[in-house]
Amino acid sequence: MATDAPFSAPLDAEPLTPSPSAGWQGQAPAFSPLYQQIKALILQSLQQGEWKPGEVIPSEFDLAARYKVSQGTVRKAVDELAAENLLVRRQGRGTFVATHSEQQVQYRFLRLQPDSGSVDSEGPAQRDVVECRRQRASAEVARALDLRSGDSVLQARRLLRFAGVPTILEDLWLPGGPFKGLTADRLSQHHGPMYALFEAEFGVRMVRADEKIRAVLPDADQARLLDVDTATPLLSVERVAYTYHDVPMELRRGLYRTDTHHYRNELS
Amino acid sequence: MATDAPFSAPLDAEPLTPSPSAGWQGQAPAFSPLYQQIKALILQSLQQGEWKPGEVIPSEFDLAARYKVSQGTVRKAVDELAAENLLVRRQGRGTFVATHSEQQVQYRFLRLQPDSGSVDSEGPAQRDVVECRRQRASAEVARALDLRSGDSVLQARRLLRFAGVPTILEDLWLPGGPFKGLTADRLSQHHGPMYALFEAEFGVRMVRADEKIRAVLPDADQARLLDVDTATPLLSVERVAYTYHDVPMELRRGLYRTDTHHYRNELS
DNA sequence: CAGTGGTCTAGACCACACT
DNA sequence: GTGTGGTCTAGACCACTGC
Repeated sequence: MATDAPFSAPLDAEPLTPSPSAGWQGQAPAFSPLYQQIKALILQSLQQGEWKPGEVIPSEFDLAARYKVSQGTVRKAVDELAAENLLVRRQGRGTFVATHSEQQVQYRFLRLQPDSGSVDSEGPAQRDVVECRRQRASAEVARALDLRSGDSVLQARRLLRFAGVPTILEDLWLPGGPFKGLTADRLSQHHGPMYALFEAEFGVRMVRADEKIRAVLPDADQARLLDVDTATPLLSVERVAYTYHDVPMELRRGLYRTDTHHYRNELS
Repeated sequence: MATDAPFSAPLDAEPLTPSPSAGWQGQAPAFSPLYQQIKALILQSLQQGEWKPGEVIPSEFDLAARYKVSQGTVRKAVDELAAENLLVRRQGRGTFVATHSEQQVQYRFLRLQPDSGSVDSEGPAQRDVVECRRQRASAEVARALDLRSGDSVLQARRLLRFAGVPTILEDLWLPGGPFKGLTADRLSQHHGPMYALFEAEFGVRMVRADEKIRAVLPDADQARLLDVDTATPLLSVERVAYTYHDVPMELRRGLYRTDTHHYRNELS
């Protein structure tokens, strides 16, 4: 029998288009395999907060029943979401919504490493918020965050020290709407990754990011904060971080000292 | 019946350890799922050159027969190898051994992009080999390439120009053994990616690479070649490239100008 | 048309974690 | 033990490619 018109779903799921077996008349109206449709539905539930970061999602068996497909099809959808780091599978326990608040994969997006020793060996970073205020989006910020020039954005600057040595200076911009209520105090008092705070307090989960890296010289302010002179070359890392569905939610410009650390990248 | 002792194979394949169903006595002597073993066997065939870059490998059906497993198990093994960019699947045609010699994915490991416009818009790079000679491995080079200090290595330096502007200066070291016979002329005369030449002429296929990135200032020589002054910050990209089984086969130190280009990285 | 990879199903059994 | 994800199989049908 296989796929015979999976109409009418129990809780959600509009009629899914099965892999063209029965129907499939007309042109090609954006056909996609069943598991891709399941993937989209799971993604939607994630975005709408039906399952929150750190929580378990229903078992493959339950999801299969809910979407009226076989367990194998759900499996393939979940596999892809796990490969994209949106879900985490744990044998014997279940499948969980990924989170930035875990001891394990803290600083998932930070690629700077000490030249010798592991990331953990230097202990947690010391974080100091230098400034934090609301302002109007410049044209450049607006473009990166998909806003209009002049829209309210929250701008912050912070300094990270490793073993007491100032190493990273970051400027960041957040859209005012989703982050209403975020203050310097809130940022300062929070322990753990900033993206964990965004998750917990504002329901904004960063899913992926793009970085553009350049070598630059600091201005006087930047040099002072990083405790280097203005002739010291630094890594400029411009990051745009995205939530679900590729919506940009953060622009971040980092200046990294690379005298004792390096940016690590794996190519394949 | 499922997995009942798949003993005796036709062409290769020592007795595979099935997912523990029947046997599985004794301790846990490094058990691994069947598809992982199949993956290892395919990898071995790739390494030994049974199928060469650009060629088709046998169909999933044939491989399943050869290894005496189901098609689905072969599929999972091939899926992983395709995800690692070792194989390329093409619907309706077959599965091919990945190669660096394709118009499509040229410069697969080069992350430098023009600030505006696509990678292709600036046309092919102009490549000039500045020098190329044999020398003894320094301690540092030996460590990176898994050689002994003093072993013969081939060192080369080349300059890449985009639209006439010198943008990348690269020094690279190759183990003397595998690259016996490589000369400056051979390097200069070759068109297309260097890794394509390595594949075609020396049977060395680069599979993955690690990069360490820093911001540095050039010395006088480097500045002259890149047509910048010695106060211009540059990106230092130190790459170790690996063949099959994580054997290091190249150490490369690149200096990138980032006034019109940037290093792009996608995080997830 | 035949052959390839791609999707989907159904069912069995295993490894692991919690209770 | 019960329930979870992980592996493996067997077979069906679809989509794409090239003869």
